[in-house]
Amino acid sequence: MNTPLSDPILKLIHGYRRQLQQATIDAQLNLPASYIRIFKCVNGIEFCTVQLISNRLDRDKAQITRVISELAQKGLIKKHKNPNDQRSQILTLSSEGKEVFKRFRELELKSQEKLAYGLTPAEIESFKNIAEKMINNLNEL
Amino acid sequence: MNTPLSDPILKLIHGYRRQLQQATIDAQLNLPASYIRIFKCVNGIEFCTVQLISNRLDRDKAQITRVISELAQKGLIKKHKNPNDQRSQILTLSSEGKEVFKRFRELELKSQEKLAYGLTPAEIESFKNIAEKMINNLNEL
DNA sequence: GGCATTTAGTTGACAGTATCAACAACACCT
DNA sequence: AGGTGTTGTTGATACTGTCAACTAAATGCC
Repeated sequence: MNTPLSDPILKLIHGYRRQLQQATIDAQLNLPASYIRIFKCVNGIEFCTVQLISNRLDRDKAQITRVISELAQKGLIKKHKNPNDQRSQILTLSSEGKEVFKRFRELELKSQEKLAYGLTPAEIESFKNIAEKMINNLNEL
Repeated sequence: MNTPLSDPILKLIHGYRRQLQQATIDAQLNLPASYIRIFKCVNGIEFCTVQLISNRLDRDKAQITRVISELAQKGLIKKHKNPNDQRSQILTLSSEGKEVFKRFRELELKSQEKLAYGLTPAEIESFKNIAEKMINNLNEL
């Protein structure tokens, strides 16, 4: 209670980002490590749109648009017309995009293994639960 | 184990940063929220230098230099000659700097209270311990 | 149908953060 | 004295986060 909570959190994210970033560099995956969350959304959300990603990740849609455009330009993501709404576009991974995503996920898994080394499944579960509670606190209060 | 660990961590940091950022804006403390860690170092490290902060926070010394210069220019930090080494400078908080740091810390505490709302001390302790282990994993492996 | 309001996506601008390379001044060691 | 390493600094560049303004289309109301 008296020792700060923020320092470990900040250190953790800082270290984790660097770890994943380094892994993508080592793997010559020429993309920022953060893009994996975008891939996850496009892969996992049915009839995915920029807006849905923005909601899911709680990030500015302007930024999402730029990332999506870049990935579309690289041929990793395809934009499809949405028959129900001429404004929006349905996003999907191209076959190449799926391939990249697969490699991305392997790097992420490796990073997580490193992160969780020596921890029991119960500890990991507990950590995730507490983190979720904290996230909810931030969103709700 | 099968569910990802990275998402809660990324969400958590994202939310926490925003929370602290918003608090500093509300308090009209015209500084980026991240600067509090710099203040902590200058306040807490005896005979503090740019290099020591860089080591402590594991951040690029170029960036630290820029932040310190900005804070010195605002009169919050003072640079003193180091009699033992003409290259380096001993950093201290000015009285105004101490005042700002005090306000900063209050904002941080409030943010942490919000974060930890509804969690038991044991949970918080456990969370910190696990986070520390993860940080060590990243640094050592 | 016509019109105000919302919404989806885009673009521009700008602050903040991270990283790397190069450099001058100084310290250290032999 | 001279080679080597260190401290702080600057420049360059990429990534991240946020806000404002704008378009085109959808929606709701009259």
